[in-house]
Amino acid sequence: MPELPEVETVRRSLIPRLVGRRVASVWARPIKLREGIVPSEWQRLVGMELLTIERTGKFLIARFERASALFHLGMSGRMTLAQPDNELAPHTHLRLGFDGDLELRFADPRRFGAAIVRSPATLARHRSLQALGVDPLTGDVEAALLASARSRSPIRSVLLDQRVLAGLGNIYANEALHRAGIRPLRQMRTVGRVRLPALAAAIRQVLTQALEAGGTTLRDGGFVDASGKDGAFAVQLAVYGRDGQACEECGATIVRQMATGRSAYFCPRCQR
DNA sequence: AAGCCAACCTGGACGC
DNA sequence: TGCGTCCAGGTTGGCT
Repeated sequence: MPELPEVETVRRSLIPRLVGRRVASVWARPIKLREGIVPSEWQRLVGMELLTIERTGKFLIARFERASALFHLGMSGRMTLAQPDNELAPHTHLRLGFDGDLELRFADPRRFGAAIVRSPATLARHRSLQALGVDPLTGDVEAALLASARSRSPIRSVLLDQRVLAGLGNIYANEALHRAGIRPLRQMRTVGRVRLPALAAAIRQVLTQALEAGGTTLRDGGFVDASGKDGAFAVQLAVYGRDGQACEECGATIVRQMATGRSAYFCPRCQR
């Protein structure tokens, strides 16, 4: 579900309603996610004030007074705000009750997500955070691409590699490559270095526009922000999920091709 | 040692 | 209606 624009949308919708509030209660299921939920970790948060919520790549970090919580939404994770007596969505694994009768809920049907609590120092040393590359909203995308210019992998795989750029997923990698006129499965090293600045610009542009639209919701049950609202960017997708349809740029038929276990979408005429 | 690929899960869409 | 198959927005560990 969530790539950078969706995670950032969640962050922005949580902050105004949660920051400055204190944790009043914790309800946590000891369930195995990518990193399992350990209820006793979460109980430590009771009484602590939420100071900030940060994002790096697709991770959210909620900073409390003496502990930090790391969230990853995997493919199907949702973080929503609710009243304590509201009906519980299926696969809700964690509920943080805040003062003011507001509850943060984490649900994740496919269980590829993560939700852990650590001391700030320990969390900073966490494996998955250490390995992260440049955040495309704040870092130098062009430099990150140039540093990977000699890779023998398909260029889409490079864009999906969180050690290079932290935040792109399959939707926006395909969309950025369409905007830049580059085929997703083409070897990175065969793409001329002169084309990389345009690709960097396309990446920043598509992420920024998706964020302005509140992210991409592909179908019912997909991504929602903290209030349960859908993202509006799906109508602006040029290639993702549009195989068989005409390219808006040139009219050629958009192709879907399976590679590295995931669908690549591209226009065979405007992408080379 | 870089680069594939299966594995981890559940659910929805589709075909018969 | 029901059952089987395929596919899904991500990451990682193990293999070559």
